[in-house]
Amino acid sequence: MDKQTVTIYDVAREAEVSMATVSRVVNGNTNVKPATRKKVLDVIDKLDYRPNAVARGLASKKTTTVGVIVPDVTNMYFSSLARGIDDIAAMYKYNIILTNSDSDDEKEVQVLNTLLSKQVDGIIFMGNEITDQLREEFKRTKTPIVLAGSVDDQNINPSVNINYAAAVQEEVKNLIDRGNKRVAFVCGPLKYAINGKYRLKGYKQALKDAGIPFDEKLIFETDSKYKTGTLLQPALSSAGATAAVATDDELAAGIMNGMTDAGVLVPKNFEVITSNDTKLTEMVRPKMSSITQPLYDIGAVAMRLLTKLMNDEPVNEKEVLLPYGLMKRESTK
Amino acid sequence: MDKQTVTIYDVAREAEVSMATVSRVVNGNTNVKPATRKKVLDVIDKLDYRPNAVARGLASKKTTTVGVIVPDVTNMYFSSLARGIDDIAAMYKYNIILTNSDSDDEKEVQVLNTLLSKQVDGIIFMGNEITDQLREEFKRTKTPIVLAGSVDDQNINPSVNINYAAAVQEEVKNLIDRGNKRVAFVCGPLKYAINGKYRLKGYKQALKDAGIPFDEKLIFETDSKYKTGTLLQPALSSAGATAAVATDDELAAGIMNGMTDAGVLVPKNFEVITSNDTKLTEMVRPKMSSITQPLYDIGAVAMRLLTKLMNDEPVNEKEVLLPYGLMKRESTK
DNA sequence: CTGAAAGCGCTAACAG
DNA sequence: CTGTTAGCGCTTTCAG
Repeated sequence: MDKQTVTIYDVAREAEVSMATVSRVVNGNTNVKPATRKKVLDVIDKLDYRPNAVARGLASKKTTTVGVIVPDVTNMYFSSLARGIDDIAAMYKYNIILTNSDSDDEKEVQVLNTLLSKQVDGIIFMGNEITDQLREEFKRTKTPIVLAGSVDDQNINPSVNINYAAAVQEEVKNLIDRGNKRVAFVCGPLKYAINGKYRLKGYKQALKDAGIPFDEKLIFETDSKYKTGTLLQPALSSAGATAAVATDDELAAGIMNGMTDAGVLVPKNFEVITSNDTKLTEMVRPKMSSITQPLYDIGAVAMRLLTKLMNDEPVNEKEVLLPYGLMKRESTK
Repeated sequence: MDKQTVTIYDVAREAEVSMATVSRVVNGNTNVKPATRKKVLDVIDKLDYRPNAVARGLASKKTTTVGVIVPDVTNMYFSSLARGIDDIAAMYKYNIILTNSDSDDEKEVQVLNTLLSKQVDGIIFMGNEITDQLREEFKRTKTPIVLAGSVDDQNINPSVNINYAAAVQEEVKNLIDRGNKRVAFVCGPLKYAINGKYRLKGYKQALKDAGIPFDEKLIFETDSKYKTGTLLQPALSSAGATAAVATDDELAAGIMNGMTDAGVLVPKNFEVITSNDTKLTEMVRPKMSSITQPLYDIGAVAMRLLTKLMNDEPVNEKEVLLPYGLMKRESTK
């Protein structure tokens, strides 16, 4: 299967120079006389020569491709991050190998290893949980790995996130300030640090600050799916909740629709606020109030950080926290 | 930057065999005595040897990675396809290099070339339009390329789609049968064959079958964006449309919300039906009726087709049309 | 069933 | 400014 027949050797011969010279002009090395450069360029054009990146990768030990591990591209939160990553990657002439892990621990380590075997220059990991095994794998390799929109409670790898705890704390505080005594916390699996450790912490802190006792019954641990949200109304109502903060937009949309369908008016009788500010927040009715996260930027900054790491450039911040905000729309009073 | 230090040579020496033998066990070649196989495997495990896929790619001329070109992963239509592609790719041990083209002609050919230079074994292209230049590039390479959810009116490359014309025709017919005399066709750019050629054809045919004259004023050419949809109500209303078929779910959601916000009841006073059946259709209110497309499957089938092409296996169908359906939800009567 | 040897196409010293 | 020469790590005949 001769995908490509013309090699650097062909153009060298045709241009009557050495392959080293061809290599130099291809790589933009300045130490080439303009005349020979032109000659080589002409031959390259004439022969339609296209450098073989695989050979180049083998010789130079750089592939200009980075691996991206993501739970599911189909989820707008992650696809937004992925878009930011790819754009910056393209800007720096990298390509992305994108793999879906379904947050499956085994798949994650397996995929990490195939990425490593493909000699990617770096990896961006998005995932809900860094298991011990995964953390070990991370440590074993010298290939730089940065986490995007994903927290590791042991903070070993560089990462870019927002301050989830503070964001949740702030939104819960607002809810309480508006008179909600019973605010539900509807989240994804609590075993994920981002939920169980950070967001929940913010939730509890807000309660504490307001002198409201924590009530286990108001914590709803889910799978973050839209469908699940739609089914929550009975439980939420019987728990006496008058508001909910959800950790995922689809989940929040489900909650809201479930409420509305059951005749509970949002936000009049039940307020809901979500966490990711994907474009879904604008499409549902009422529009959802949300913590705003610079999703695209989280990906972009993570990729930018990775480029520095890959070039052994100094980085001043290994744990960057991007600013978040609170966007009031129609699902809160 | 020694990403990896242990090579096939190391394990060969340590296991006291030749590197050819190591290569054989790594590649599952059966011509190896069980005893030596075990010995080699043990050493591999002990040394934590991981084959270098780049070297392997150079030697074997196969990279087990395929390129995927997509307008924007952030769009649920495409991310759904991408997910199908990646799943099947993983099943066949391929990885995906994912690139966003923004439907930019130049970017598309440029990205195609970098993919080719990276020696991908195959490419899946998703895009709204195959320009002449792109078509030329497609022809020039021996690397198999299949189109997923994308039509080329010259049908040169293998592709997997649904019958867009028939689907639109059917949904417009239904709308007409329910008494709508003036059905708007709200689409993305008409220069894209999928819109201007296929879907519009179906629209016109339905009109013709019903003896309704075609009216230019009912064609709304847009950029397929949600926002654009929200702004369409005045134009739609003044054109006397009582229903609309939209070629994109986000666009349709925009139209619907725009109508609702203007006090036009959907579906009572205005019916809308969309085309992609992404999960968004279930999240908005009223839920959107839609042509159903097996999005995931389109990607999956395209990838499966590509695997056959990459292995020079015979394929009986180069242009596969997957079944579509019509899902009645709440935005139509 | 196993080994020797010749590349795959390119980069990177090292000379000159 | 340019050429020579080793490899990069692995697959793949070809022998035996």
